[in-house]
Amino acid sequence: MTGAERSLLVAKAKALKALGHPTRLFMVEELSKGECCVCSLVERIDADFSTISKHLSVLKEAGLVEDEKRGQKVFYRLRATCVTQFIGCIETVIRENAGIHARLAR
Amino acid sequence: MTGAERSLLVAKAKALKALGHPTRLFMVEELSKGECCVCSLVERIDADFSTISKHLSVLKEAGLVEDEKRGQKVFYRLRATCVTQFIGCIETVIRENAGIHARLAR
DNA sequence: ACGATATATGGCTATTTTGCCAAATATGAT
DNA sequence: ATCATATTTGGCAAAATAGCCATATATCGT
Repeated sequence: MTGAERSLLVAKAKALKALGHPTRLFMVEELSKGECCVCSLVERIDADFSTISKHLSVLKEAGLVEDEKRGQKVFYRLRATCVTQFIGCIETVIRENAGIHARLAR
Repeated sequence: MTGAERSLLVAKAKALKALGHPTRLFMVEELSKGECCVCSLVERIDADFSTISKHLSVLKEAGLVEDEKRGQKVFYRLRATCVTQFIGCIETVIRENAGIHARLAR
């Protein structure tokens, strides 16, 4: 594997890892409906606002979202709409596993 | 969010998290070319075989791969071919980030 | 039965991740 | 200027993860 291939692999893994947390995945799903400010996510998620802010920075570092400050608020939006599609793919996989769903949710 | 929605979210995050490691992502990419035995992956990956075995069990627990023992060997294969597609999606996202690629690979 | 091969698992340590609190920063309102 | 609101960042402790070694287990060949 070349250095460039390795870098790409690591970057892809980083993006997938960023999606691999229930709270961050939820955020991405919410953002897929349209941009929103941090404060709006704080209302929808039961966690400290500092925790939410850190989760957003993980998504940003992974290249999945971008932010824009407008006034006091910072708005986040998905950089990659295809992310929504592959979350759907994962969902299909999970649902196909219906029989062992309980185990997977553990 | 209902309990079922929450379970689905957690299961999806678990699958994405499983993909969020360079070695496991590489394994999945290799498996997308066709099933193969653990011993074959051991040859392609520079890590202890016990480490490789554990990574495979993570993928299996997440519902992404299935295994079948044939003789001494255990063969693994992708349960979800769509996984390949969304890895392509992620790759597109990463490549779009070309300008900040170096930062993402860190 | 015995030794070799293939894989999984237990145990351990080092590293990373999470999530809360407190503090810092920036913007808007009065 | 002062204060409230919105967000980020530093710091810390608990929990989870990664990876190696040693060990256990199963299968094959002799």
